[in-house]
Amino acid sequence: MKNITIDDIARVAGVSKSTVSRVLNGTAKVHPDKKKAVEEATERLGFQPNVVASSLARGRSMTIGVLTQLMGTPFYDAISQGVIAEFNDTPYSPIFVDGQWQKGEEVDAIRALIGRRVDGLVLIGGSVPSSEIANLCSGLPTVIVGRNLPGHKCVYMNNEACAYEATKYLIAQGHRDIAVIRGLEHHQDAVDRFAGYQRALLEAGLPLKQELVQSGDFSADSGLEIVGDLLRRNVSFTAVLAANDLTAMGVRLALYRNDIPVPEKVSIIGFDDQLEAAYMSPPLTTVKQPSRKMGSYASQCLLKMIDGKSIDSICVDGELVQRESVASIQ
Amino acid sequence: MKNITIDDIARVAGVSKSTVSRVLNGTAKVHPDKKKAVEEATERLGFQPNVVASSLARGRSMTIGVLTQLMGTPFYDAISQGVIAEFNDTPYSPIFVDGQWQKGEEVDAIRALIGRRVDGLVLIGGSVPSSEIANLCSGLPTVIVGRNLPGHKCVYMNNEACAYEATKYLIAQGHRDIAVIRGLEHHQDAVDRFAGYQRALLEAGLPLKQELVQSGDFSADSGLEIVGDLLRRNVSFTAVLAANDLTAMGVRLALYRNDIPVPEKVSIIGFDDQLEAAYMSPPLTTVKQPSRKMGSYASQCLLKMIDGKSIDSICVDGELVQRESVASIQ
DNA sequence: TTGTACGCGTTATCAC
DNA sequence: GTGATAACGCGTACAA
Repeated sequence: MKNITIDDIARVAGVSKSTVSRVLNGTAKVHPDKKKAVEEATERLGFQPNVVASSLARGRSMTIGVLTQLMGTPFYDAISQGVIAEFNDTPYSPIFVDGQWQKGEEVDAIRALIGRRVDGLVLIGGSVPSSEIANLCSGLPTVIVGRNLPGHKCVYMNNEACAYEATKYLIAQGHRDIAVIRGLEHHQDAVDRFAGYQRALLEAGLPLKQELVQSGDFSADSGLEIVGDLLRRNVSFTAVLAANDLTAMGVRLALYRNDIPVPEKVSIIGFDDQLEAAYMSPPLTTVKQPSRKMGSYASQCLLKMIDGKSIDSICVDGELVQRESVASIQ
Repeated sequence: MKNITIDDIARVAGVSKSTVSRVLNGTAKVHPDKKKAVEEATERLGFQPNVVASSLARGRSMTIGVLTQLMGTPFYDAISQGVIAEFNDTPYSPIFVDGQWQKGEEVDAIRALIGRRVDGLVLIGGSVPSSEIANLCSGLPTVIVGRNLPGHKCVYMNNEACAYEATKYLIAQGHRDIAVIRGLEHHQDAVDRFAGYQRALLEAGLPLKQELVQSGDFSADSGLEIVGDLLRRNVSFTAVLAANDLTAMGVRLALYRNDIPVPEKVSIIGFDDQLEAAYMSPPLTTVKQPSRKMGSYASQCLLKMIDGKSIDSICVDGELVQRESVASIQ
């Protein structure tokens, strides 16, 4: 049960391999009769062109390498979904490797991708320094999503501005003691968001109270723990700006456990607007990150780069989605 | 800036390509000196073997085709994550295409994968009939996840039994009017779960009330709509068995909107145990589907099949995770 | 328009 | 142990 090849088609159709190749790829005009003969043979024998051989011959693998971070947060997962969806009706197929958010793993993963001669690279998050990426991927069309690295093509969100807006909104509602739960220590998104929080406070002439800034890790558990702890220590606050929706859910649960009504006593704002946010009780006010769309954008950019077009980095705007987890106080 | 090849290494190391290939793959004994020379040259020139060429020569692409269903439910996404993770430290890389849960798309996607000469196939969910899969994938190691198709190697959950247990549990808590929100009409999981629900009712001598069986689509919105509607029509029920966690969230929100306390007045049970379930208010009692693990299992099975070992289908057990969304009544 | 012949980078089969 | 050399299946100058 040998795999049938272009030669078989050629023989059956009574033409040369070149001609078969031509009708298959539409690379040149061929006589209608021969074209038809080839198509019939292709159909009849159920011929599937060998992409591997084609890749080798053309020097293009029609494959896109995607570096993911399986850290279990919906944000990165959604980006991956966007990437898959976007390549679905192109001749390219994405191939996935996981960097586990660890520099060493990431570098190995990228190397493996390059070994597979991918035609482009989508780097989702990650912690490889800019210079190393430049080094590793030189000459290879590369787009980075969820991270803004000057000198590279990136699709990222304006985290600082979003956190600023969110905090400002809370302040406008009369909140003065706004707890903030930061994400992972060196995660750039976390750093940027905290900066936005600070800026809003500063602008409003509010003091930055150290007991209100807590560091988490983007998990629901961190929200649960931290707020539980704050409550136990009787730290007073009327609102919390969570690292992301997951953390916000943890926060909400901690409040539920302590019979503190949301938003009457404490308001919550999350980050992401993942699917579940709109269905929390109460529905969560959050900063929407168009994560899936970011994956699509990145893929589109990459396709353009591969086509030789020049593109710019894209900064997508987050958007404060006002639902019901924030109340105004006096 | 030509790509360097095995020939370059051979030249630099002063040996033949064959020898280079041998040390690279460890296919045969090579004199230590030459071996070292090759390794040094490889290192110095930063040589990355061309996997495409290797694939063509060996007839094995070291690539696994994965058919996904981007329907936006966490269950399928989690399976994908499991697959990616599992292949991460194998020489294989998964390549993804989306079937969009539509027969035509799925068939095309599988064809594309075969064209890429994948060494194996992981089919996540999907709606292609069994016979067609057999036809399409004959001779190609294939594992199906999230669906039980007799005659194929599958990794699936015992949905009927789980729904039965969940319903039985509700009945044991004194519930008599248990609303059920089914998933998509022809979705096998939905069908099986409903069967389990029916069996439990039957066994307890409870009548199947038509106004309590509703069909949804696995979305949160369907839960919201349906329960809202039930309430409006004054249908009485004390518990609802939701199609999945997402639907359960919608249910919970509908109840929240109508000031009906959970679980005091109405109990809820979901399906999946996705990340967010444990952080709902109250934490959701649900049937845990080890989705990510299912992705891992499927990948492991596939690897074994590729190695020529024979394997059996795996039926993983769901598990009722009792949290706080169910109360007993009298 | 069509066919011939060679190249793509490796692996595998031989002899040596 | 080692090195030529022929596959692997397809694209593509080049010539016809």
